[in-house]
Amino acid sequence: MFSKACEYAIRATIYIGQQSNKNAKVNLKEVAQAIESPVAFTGKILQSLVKEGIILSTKGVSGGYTIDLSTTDNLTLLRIVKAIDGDTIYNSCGLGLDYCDENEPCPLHNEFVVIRKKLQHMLSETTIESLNLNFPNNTYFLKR
Amino acid sequence: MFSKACEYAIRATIYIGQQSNKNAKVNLKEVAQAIESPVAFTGKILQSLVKEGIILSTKGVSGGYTIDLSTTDNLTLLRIVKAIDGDTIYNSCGLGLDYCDENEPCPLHNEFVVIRKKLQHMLSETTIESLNLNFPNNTYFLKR
DNA sequence: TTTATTTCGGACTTTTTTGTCCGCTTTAAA
DNA sequence: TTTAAAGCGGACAAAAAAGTCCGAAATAAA
Repeated sequence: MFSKACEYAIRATIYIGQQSNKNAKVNLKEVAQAIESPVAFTGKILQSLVKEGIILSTKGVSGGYTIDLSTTDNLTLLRIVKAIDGDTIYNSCGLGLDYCDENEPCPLHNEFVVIRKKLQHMLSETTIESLNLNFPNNTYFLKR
Repeated sequence: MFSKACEYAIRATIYIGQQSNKNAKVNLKEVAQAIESPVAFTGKILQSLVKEGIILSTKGVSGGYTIDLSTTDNLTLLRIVKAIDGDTIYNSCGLGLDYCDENEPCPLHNEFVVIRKKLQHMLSETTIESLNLNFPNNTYFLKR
């Protein structure tokens, strides 16, 4: 469904969000440990997220990553997915056709529309904040 | 969503089904042309489908591929997807966790359950026959 | 001001997926 | 019975995705 990079990106952003809620800055190693991901690869992904303005970074001693809490209610999963995987998942044809719409549909076009709409809706409605509000005791897992 | 191989597999099977309905046997080149896919790669995929008993093949001059029409009402897309991609798409965690269920969920577990159930339902309800019945004039496209 | 710690950026490697090539076997038709 | 046309199977090649390495830049603390 998502690329590995995108899965890590979502999990990392949720974790950084959790920690930012506690006013804690976290560095690369901590993030990779918290979400059980390869350190260097995670570094690359966080770099992209910084460039896209999804997370904040500070270099140097006691540097690390945070999220601007004043924007977490706007920070949707869709933004993260778009930043890493682009919008092909919920936009492009499920059977791989270059052109596929109501006028020139693939055999599963209507079926896929329903499913992709659901996915896109979920991604655009779910914010980092909502995840932390709905799970105040962190009753979910970001690794294993 | 699906691998390229799986996309080709679905399109190829639908095409072979169409032709079998007209009592026509089709060879590799025709299939690849009809669904606009790389010939040799498509050959490999059709090989797998034959092994799985999803399509039939006959070797030699005027050989090619068909589908046993007496079974097309049982031939679901799920079977094709399972044969090529396995069942990770609708079974495994959307955020890539090895263990993820109601007891130890990832943050999006419930959201993903809904979507994957929809996908699985669609794949298990849609048969090759139903596609040909619902689109008697082939008002859909398998290429471009 | 130096130093240790951190992110950044680019080059590189490994693994997986996608795709090709070619000789072998099978088989219908000439 | 020969032959040409098909699928089969295994080795190989290319491209994309996943992941590593390392030196440079930044910066807080000593």
